[in-house]
Amino acid sequence: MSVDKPNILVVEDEPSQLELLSYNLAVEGYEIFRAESGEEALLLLKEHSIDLVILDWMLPEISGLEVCRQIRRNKQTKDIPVIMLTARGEEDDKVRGLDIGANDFVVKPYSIKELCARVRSNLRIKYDLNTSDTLEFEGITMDIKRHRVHVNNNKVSLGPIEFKLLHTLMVSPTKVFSREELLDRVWASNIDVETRTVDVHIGRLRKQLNIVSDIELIRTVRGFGYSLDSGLN
Amino acid sequence: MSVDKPNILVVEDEPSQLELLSYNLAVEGYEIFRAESGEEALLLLKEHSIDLVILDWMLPEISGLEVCRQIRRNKQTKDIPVIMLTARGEEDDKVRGLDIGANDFVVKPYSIKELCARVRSNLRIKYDLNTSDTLEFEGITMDIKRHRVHVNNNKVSLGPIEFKLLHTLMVSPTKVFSREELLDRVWASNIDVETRTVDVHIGRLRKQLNIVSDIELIRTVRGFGYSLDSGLN
DNA sequence: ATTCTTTGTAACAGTTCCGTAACAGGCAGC
DNA sequence: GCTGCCTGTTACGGAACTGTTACAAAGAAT
Repeated sequence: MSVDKPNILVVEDEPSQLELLSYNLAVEGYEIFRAESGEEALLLLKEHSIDLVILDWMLPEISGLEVCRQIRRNKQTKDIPVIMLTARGEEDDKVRGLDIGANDFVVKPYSIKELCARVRSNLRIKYDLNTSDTLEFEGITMDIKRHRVHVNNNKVSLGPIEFKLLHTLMVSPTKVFSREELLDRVWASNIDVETRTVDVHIGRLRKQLNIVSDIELIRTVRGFGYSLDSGLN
Repeated sequence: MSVDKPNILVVEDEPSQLELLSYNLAVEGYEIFRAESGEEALLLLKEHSIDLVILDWMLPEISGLEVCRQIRRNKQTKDIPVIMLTARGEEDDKVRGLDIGANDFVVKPYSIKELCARVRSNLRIKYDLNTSDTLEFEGITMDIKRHRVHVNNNKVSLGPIEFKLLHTLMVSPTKVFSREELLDRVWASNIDVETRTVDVHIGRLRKQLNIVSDIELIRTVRGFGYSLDSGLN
């Protein structure tokens, strides 16, 4: 699986269309593979790890429908999202397509914007399911997707900044962060904030954590900054 | 649960008949709703998602014929199969009934066996298409193909956007969706929509859900977005 | 102990964010 | 036409959050 740049296979027999699509998707930051026929598509699917397929309904020789069916039949490729492009929005086609296992439909003529939105959302569904991000440290559990924090199994409710702050600390627990560093990471764009503000937020975060834990979980390193560290080691 | 079990509404003013029918159909594995008058029937049709109606021809005040006409007139109920019960097999009645849109006729006195067969065949027409995809979470049941949502077995009626919105949330329950993400997934084609519009639709969805549930099912994560989450875990 | 520096925190004044009512346009059905 | 339903936008009030400050408390250095 490609981690940073998703690989998209575009299957379209009309060269100008293929070019247009490829270009626009490449701009969005995807790695594009092109195929002008069903055979070519199936070959590329075998040789590369494709994350998503955009498939024209009308293709010479092997139809888009058939390509989709083959993708679904193969164990290696059966979970790849397929977006089909159809010339007209014939309900009949749509039903057949969805039966075969196409994930989504885009009717020509379509806007690039729309197609990109579909691509994004279909990619995300896959990534979401596989990514169950949780961070843990000394009794603190942070579930990023669900945006929840527990300490010793007690729920802690944090405001946006507190959440980001704790997240930053938890990514490198035991590391000592200077106030400047925390400003960079948590506040990012807004650099016009006093360094003392960090102290205040650390205080607020501590207060929330202390409601459910009597151990001091955030350590002050005088003259340097803060770190997530109960001081047990 | 009344989602996989087809819901049948029996309309019959004679209590003993009503009881007999209800009992025999319940034995066959249907969920039965009873009405002794036309008004009652129409009310139940609004409040529950009925899959089939058994309708006595002779009813006080509103006749069976009229009830049938009303069912056909309403967009929400127009595809529900209606089986009419008539006292004598008067050709005239039958013709009028079929004109109005009754799907089938059973002449009194009838055998339970015969009626059950008719019920089965009339249900099959609709049901065969539906190998019912359903999503569930914390009392919410969503039947995707039939476009139905129940909360604690109470029907909830949602507009198209509300439905998609809830669907999106239910695919990854407890996950926090940003407004942009929801726009991508729910609106897809129409990206030029204000992010605040999401809030309004979340509000509308909440209102519908709250009619039948006093628990807040959609959580607001300030500064981030929304998630399906009753907050019970 | 005294002084100076650094940190904790309460309090206040914005500011931002969210829920919702109200309104207007679109569209389907009658 | 009218009517009713659905949708997108806006505006406003209230709630939650944030940044700053001032002062108290704690450590270091002398």
